[in-house]
Order: sequence, then C-alpha cells, then structure tokens
Amino acid sequence: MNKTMTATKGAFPGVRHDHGDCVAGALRAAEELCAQRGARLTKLRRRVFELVWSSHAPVGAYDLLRRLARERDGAAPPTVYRALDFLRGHGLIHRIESLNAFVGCCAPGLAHAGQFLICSACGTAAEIDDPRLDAAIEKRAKALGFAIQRKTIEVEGLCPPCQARRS
Amino acid sequence: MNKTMTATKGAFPGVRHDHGDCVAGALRAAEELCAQRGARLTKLRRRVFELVWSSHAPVGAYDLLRRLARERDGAAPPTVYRALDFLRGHGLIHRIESLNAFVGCCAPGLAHAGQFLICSACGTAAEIDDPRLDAAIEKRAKALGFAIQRKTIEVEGLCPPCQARRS
DNA sequence: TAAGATATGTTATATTATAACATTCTCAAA
DNA sequence: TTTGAGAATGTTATAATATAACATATCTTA
Repeated sequence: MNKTMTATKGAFPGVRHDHGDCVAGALRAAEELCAQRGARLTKLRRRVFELVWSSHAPVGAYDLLRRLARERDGAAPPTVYRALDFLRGHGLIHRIESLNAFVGCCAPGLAHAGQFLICSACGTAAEIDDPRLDAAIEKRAKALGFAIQRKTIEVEGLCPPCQARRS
Repeated sequence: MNKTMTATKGAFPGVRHDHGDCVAGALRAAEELCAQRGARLTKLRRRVFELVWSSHAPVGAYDLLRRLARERDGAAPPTVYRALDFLRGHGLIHRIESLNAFVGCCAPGLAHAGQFLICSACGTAAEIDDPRLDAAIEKRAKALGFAIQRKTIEVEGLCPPCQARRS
C-alpha cells in the first residue's frame, strides 16, 4: 500500500499523511462521479470542494466563505451554500449536524450512512462505515416499523494522538 | 399496564396516549431528580420544561420563546436558552442536532446515549436506547483507540402511522 | 445563433445562539 | 432579621448560520 495513502476509511488519517494526495484523490473521484452523472463540477464547486477538503476537520460555511472571498470578488453566503448543496446532493461531502460544518466524503458514490468519529481536540473527523452499527440501526428500526430515510451518527471524543498529547 | 401510559421507551407514543399523563410523569421525574441533586427547578425552568414536553416532537428554541412570551413579559432568547441549558445539563431534555430543536428525555437520570428515531412527517421523536447499537459504537471506537465523550444518533424516517397515512 | 436551462451574482432577511452587564431573588451565616 | 454572596433572571446588543428572491451570466443544444 502506498506510503502516502489517502485517508483510510474508518480510521484517523496518520499525522504524517500526505494531504495533497488526499485532496488530489478526492478531486479525481469527484470528477469521475460527476462525469458519469453528467453533473457539472464547475470551477466554483470544485474550489469549494477543495476548500472543504483542505483538512480532515469539518469546516463551517462562513469559514469557507471567508477563504473564498479572498480569491473571488462578490462571494456571498449563497455562493457557498449553493456549492455545498450541490456537493452534498452528489454525496461528495457530508454535513456534520452537531457542528454545523462540512467535511469531505471518503467514499463518494458508495451507499453509506455517514458515520463519524470526531475529535473534540483537533477537530479531525474519521468517517467510519461500520456495517454492524448500520445493521443494529436497521434492525431496531424494523422492529418498530420505522422506515429509515436518513441516518446521522456523530460520535465526539478524543482521537488517539490527542489522547496521547493529554497524558 | 396502564391504558393511559406515558411514552414507552423505545417506541412511538400511541396516537391516543394521554399526553397529560406524559407531561405529569415527566415533571414528577424531573422534580425528583432536581431535589436529589439540590438543583433548582425554578418556575421558569419548569415552564420551559413543560413547553418542551408539550408534544413528542422536538421544539425549536424560538418556538419556545414565542410561547413563553405570551405568558411572560420580557422573555428574550437568553431566557429560553438558559433554561434549556439547565435542563440539558441535568439530562432532562435532549437537543436534536439535525433539527436545532429540543425534546424531553424519556429516561432522565439513567445513563444513556440519546438515540432517536424522528418522523419526518409528523415530527414525533422516539427515544430508543438500544444497547446493541450502543455496543456497536463502543466496540468500533475502541478498535480505533477513540475515547468517546458524546454520541449523537438521529435517524430520520417515517413512523408507522405516517407510513399508513401515505399509502 | 437564439432559446431554454443551469449557474452565479447580489441584496436583503430569516433563524439560531451567545456576550455582556444590570437587577432581582434565594438561602444560609452572622 | 439582616445581610451578603451566589444564583437566577432581565435586558440590550450582536454573532453565527442559513435562505429568499430576483438579476445577470453562462452553458448547451436545437
């Protein structure tokens, strides 16, 4: 496996991972998906996507806006929110409800629930896709006759490096 | 079991459940808990608690504020948010992150994660506390060396009555 | 190239939440 | 029974997040 691998699904990206590769890979995947679907990954949308992917920590919309405004005149809230809506609609990013923030999806195109472990110290979010966890939810819902439309699983805590740093 | 039972944990309250009993029971539990802890469930806090409990659907803070303002002069956002903070701090209500709204806790005083099934049609939220679900999360977190602090599990979908209503 | 659809620009405003300081209330010790 | 300290609430202002509505530009394809 590549030393400079992209974020591994279900784990926290290593401290020394090559984030440039991360972003490049994500962008490639996004472009492929959009091409397949005839969706237009415009300059603006691509840029917002890159900004969301600028780290593995979820980013707020107004944070994105501030950064976008540096390089583009007249960027306003709708500029960002519309791009985010597009990206979300195509499963390229997720919204972290408990943080009002957005993070790149590590498995775009794959059906998955969007389960996250989020470090409250460094902000890093690890997207996990635990089939057991998913199964447990499906099972319980089925038992109650509940028809699932959308799942939000966000677990806040300390990632291993931050635990080490504290002790 | 009582015909006019309060909300059963892990299920949607029956259409014909006696909601007055629901609220009364919740209020009794809250008073007990606060008494045990020496926490002051003041008039204002009690009233906000009742308003949150006015239905099994999560209620927004400004919704609460509007209702509170009808019966109390000078009610302002902090009035409501402070009461909500108190109630949340004592585990008497939960915040539904995906809705920016608040709902009464069906099992105050018990350690539990706050797992919800939320009907997107009628708004009703059923608090489940599925040990398997919880175990699945704990297990996965442990495997990754992640130290859990807070869990947010919110599943949106259609409750049985609303499914029936649609077909 | 012109028309329709899609995307973006622009202005305004809605919704949710908190900061900061003043006043009132409560409870226990003097 | 005061009184003083801490807790709770009142009050004003503002921050942070998100959307509405309409104008303009750009893309696509007939």
